[in-house]
Amino acid sequence: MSPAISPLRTIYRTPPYLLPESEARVVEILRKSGPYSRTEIADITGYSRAKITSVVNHLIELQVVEETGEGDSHGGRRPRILNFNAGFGVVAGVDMGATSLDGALANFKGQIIERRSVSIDVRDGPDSVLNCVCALVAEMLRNQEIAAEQLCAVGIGVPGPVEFSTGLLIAPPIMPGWEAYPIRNFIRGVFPSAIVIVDNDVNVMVLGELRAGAGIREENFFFVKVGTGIGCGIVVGGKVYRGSTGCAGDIGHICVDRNGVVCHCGNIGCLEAMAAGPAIAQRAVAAALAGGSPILEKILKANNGTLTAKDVGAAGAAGERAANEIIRESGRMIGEVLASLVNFFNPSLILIGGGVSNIGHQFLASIRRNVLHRSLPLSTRHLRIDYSMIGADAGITGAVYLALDHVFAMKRERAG
Amino acid sequence: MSPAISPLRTIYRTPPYLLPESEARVVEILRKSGPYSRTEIADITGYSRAKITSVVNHLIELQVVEETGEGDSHGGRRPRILNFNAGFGVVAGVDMGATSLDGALANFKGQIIERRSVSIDVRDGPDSVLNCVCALVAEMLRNQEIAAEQLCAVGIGVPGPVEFSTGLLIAPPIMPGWEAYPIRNFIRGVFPSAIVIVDNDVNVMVLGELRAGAGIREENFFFVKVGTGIGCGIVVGGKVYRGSTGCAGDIGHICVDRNGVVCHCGNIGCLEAMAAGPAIAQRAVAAALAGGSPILEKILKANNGTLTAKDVGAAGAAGERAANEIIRESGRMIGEVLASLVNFFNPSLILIGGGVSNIGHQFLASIRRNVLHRSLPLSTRHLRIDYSMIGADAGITGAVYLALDHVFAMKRERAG
DNA sequence: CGACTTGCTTCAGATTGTGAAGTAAGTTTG
DNA sequence: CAAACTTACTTCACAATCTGAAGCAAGTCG
Repeated sequence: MSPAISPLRTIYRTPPYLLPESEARVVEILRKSGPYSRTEIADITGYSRAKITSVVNHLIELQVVEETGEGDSHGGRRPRILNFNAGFGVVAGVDMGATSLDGALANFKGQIIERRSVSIDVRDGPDSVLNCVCALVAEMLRNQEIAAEQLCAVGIGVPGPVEFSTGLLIAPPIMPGWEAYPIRNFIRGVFPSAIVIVDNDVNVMVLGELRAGAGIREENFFFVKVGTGIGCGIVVGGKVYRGSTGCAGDIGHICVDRNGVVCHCGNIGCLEAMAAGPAIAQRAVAAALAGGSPILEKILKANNGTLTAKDVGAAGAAGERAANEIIRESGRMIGEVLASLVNFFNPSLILIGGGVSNIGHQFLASIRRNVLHRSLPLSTRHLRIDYSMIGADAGITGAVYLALDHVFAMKRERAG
Repeated sequence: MSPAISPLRTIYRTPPYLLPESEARVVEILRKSGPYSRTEIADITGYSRAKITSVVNHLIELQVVEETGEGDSHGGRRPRILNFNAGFGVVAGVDMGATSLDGALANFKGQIIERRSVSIDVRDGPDSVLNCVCALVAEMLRNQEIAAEQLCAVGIGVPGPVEFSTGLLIAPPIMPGWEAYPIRNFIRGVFPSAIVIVDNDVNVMVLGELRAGAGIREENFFFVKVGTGIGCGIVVGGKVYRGSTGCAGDIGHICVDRNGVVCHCGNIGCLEAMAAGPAIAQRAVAAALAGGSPILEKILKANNGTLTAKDVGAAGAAGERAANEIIRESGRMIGEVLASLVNFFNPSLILIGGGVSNIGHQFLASIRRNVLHRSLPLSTRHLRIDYSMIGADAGITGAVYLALDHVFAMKRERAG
């Protein structure tokens, strides 16, 4: 059953819905940090209670905001609790990997109401993959019996460098044929009522942590994704930082060993080539062939001579020393790089995520030990290093918030 | 002769002078990016021409802004050029080093009208040194025949970590006795009409470059100071970035060689211990004693067995191979660290400054070569690496702008 | 010279936001 | 338990802020 079309939708055919500054600020506050009373909003914004009353009442009229009961008294009249109207519409978030597509449908509070994954190959090119994206979203809408016109926004994280303002990929190493492909137009062709926002996958993941994970109250932190490659999403001042040409956070090609192995980028001893999934797997094969690890040797034989980082994790969990040594070694190299970045950037939090990150507790322990050992005490005194709070969901969660963040905008924003 | 007291000074006894948002924005624009006509200001701010007319006229009445002649016609009436009133008052900027104090007096456009240096020793403690600071400023005011009451603000850069909001030093390694010393109150005791802003020396230097040097049009860049230590000031989004606990940019203790020398911080192979002034000098002594460099050997004998980085620069300029090798080696290590930071941070510019930086062109060349070799092409495509534009003046220039930036503030700024 | 362009000003009135007073609904206290 | 307080919200007259339209000023262009 498709929900009734709300007043705003009848005024503006399609997002972004433009609101006056005061209303946009109230919406943002309610949207991002949960329910408040009118008085609380007045205190947060600095507006008078009178102004907030009128703003809130108008937002209620527009059905953007709802009154959901009363809170506890603090010695006087009970506050009336205001909530962002989760049912105002739906957004979709899509996390594109090299071989898979994870999608989610969420309400306007970012709560995921449906999810779905399919296998793809990005090398099939944009037409094929984007058709899958649209089919994925369409199927989720069908399952939830939501009309396509109720879809307000689609956020997409892609595994390559993105020029954020245009949503175009620039020289993506693992996505041949995607260079400057008009992803937005493609999706809008299928879902005309939705705006489309594209960003790099780690930027999307760090946004997920910023909004719904461990980064909620953090100003400056980063999210390190360890998988086939190693990338990093950065938050500065509560906002995702993309660098001057949009490729900030590419820590996978920082050199950790001048005498290391050759990386696919052409350089020698890149972190990615030394410590990511394939490197771990390769070292595990060597250890198995050398007879250092009976368990890995067994798996190796069962799998036609190949191993994965996951296998190393399993062997490590079983107590195999060689496997744990490989895990610690990977953590050591990542930790050393992160130590440098801690000295430079002085974050309050580092989150570790990605497929390889749950290879065993030795991994995080090794990262922590090396960061703390190698950074200045002043910069690590209040530094937390943890696994991603939302783990495998960071991608779709971030994509959902990426979409949500662009549904409402400020009318007549002044030039900077 | 002391200039006449302006209307604003009679309203507010002391800065910050609070202006309504519209006026504060116009002041900031005129102050930071030079003269504009009323129409240009309207275009930049997004305000209507009508509004700008009334705002500007009020600012002229307050003597904050001046009309200075007419510009060229663009096919119609000539624009009337508006300038920030440089003569509104004066500010002082002080760059505190371990052994010296550099001060400047500047008008309200940041133009330096007097400068002066004295030798000090920060280890004498805050009372002694801050007396020198006040004497320095007082003497400059006397020389220019400016009454002390005309001094609106004092900006100070200090060689230690500063909690910016309070202006207090936190665990400064080379400034014993300065921990949490109330620098602001001390200075205000002598100059009651002035506000006092304290920041870390590299933050001040990068601010100098941001406002009056190579960083004027840059959004994201950093300034690397190579001297006795190695530090780094960071600009993100056109603002100085200080990190979550205020110690961002401490790149001197990033590890460059696991088998390197022991640093005074206790770690091994810190960039500072391997590539800064003392390390260069030490390597030069070794080269001289080994007989690899006749020139250095000669200077060594003349100087009672000691050498400085400057001597190495001189020997290198004379073509001595061993000296140039030392210079290149230092540049290599700095370049490797910067390459990592480029991959992470994706800046559009890196500025190299500090006493050791003008040791010879080999130094910058070596840094450049190593950064470009070690970073991804996408992140270096638009990256410039240059010497500081304002060189030895970066400190006092930055301190002047630090002061200026706090003279005017916005009235009733809304809570974030 | 007249038509057009750019730069600035004036002013009525729309828009936005406030403070003070009042209503509503609870807790605390004598 | 009623009076006194506290917190939460609303109403409304009015203040502050900003704009659009109209017009003046002073130049260029054909």
